[in-house]
Amino acid sequence: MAKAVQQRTLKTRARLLDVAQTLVKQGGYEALRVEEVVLGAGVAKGTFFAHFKDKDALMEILIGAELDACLDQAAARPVPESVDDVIAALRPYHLCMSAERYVFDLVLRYSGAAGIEEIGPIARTFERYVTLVDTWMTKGPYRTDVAPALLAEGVQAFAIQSLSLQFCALHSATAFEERLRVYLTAWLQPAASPG
Amino acid sequence: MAKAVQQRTLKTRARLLDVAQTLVKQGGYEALRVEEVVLGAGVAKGTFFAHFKDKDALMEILIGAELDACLDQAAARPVPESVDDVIAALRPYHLCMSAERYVFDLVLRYSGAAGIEEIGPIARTFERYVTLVDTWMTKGPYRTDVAPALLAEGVQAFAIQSLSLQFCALHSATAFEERLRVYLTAWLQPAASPG
DNA sequence: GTAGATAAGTGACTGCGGTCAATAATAAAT
DNA sequence: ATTTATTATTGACCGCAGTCACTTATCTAC
Repeated sequence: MAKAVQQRTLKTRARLLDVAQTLVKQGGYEALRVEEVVLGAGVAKGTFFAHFKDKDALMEILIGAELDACLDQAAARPVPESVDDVIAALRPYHLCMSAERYVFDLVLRYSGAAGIEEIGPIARTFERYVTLVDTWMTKGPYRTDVAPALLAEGVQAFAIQSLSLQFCALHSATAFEERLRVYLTAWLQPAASPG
Repeated sequence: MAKAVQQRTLKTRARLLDVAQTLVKQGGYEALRVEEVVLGAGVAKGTFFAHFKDKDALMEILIGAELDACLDQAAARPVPESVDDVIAALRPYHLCMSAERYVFDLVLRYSGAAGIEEIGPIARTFERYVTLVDTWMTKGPYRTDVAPALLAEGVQAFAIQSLSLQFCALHSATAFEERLRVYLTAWLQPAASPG
């Protein structure tokens, strides 16, 4: 049978990704047009969709890579030992995620996998986020009555909640972190007064 | 000066909403086309956009009304006295919100207000959700070390997290509620073991 | 080399949301 | 009733994502 994937394919795909990345750097994600990408890469429109299922698939790859780099940063730091440290370690990730309204919406849409077979780049970073926070949870002044993995999922849930509310009214980034701090303190360090 | 709003306007708007609702009942939200709505209402396409900022604005109204009805149901019940009761009371709301993938994404996108001036119908139901749960939090076997309003916001955050994960793999609705139960038990009834 | 098979690329076309300058309907003023 | 100002409606048009029947390049077999 014929060779499954040709050299040409990889070149074209790389060129498309490269052009897209450049355009995003210039004008942001929201302003990206498929037409501009194929123009810059010197291919026809149909070629784009032979390489990526749709525009969102390309976005997922670009944004997923950025988010992954943020997790690399977070993982490179010493294990955070307080709620504030956790927030600080995750700051790049949260900033990246909410840099553009368009990006935030897209990330949320793809944070759960699109399908069963297809777990995309963004969903993968979400998993990695939880895994990373999970490892932190065993080594800090946090509650021990529930599994660290559960705590980690809660951290993610509260981060999203805080970011959503940030977009609501005219709240600044500091408002986001202050809100998250309140949530995480209550979640990770309950003061032990059952009703 | 001329009368601000004409009779005609109300009629047209009502007709548009009516047709849209009927079409949604038939084919769901995702399949709704503006062109079909205006055809059914007997107006031109431009008229639609004179009445609604964009297609999403109409969706917000329709979905917001549905969600509001669910909160009416929840509010009509006796105050839930356990985590399971809370989940049961909120079941219609959560079901409605996740009935269609398209709806879930749209609800998330508009759950925080779109702008400062414009707090839409969906964002309003989110506020009402928190307010309602807030009132429940003071009358149950829940932790008292943090404000009930904060607990309520957490309930919402965990509900969204659970729903997001539900869409991920092939998880059923019962999986969603089981997951939410674990979250809420940990959130509302911490077993008091600080690290 | 040549023929046949498969993979890669093409670009005119479609679907659909959204726009806008022009037109019609309505209400208020005379 | 006629003019005038304002509001409502129109539909041709645009932007842009995504499609598909067709062409072109690349590989394998002989």
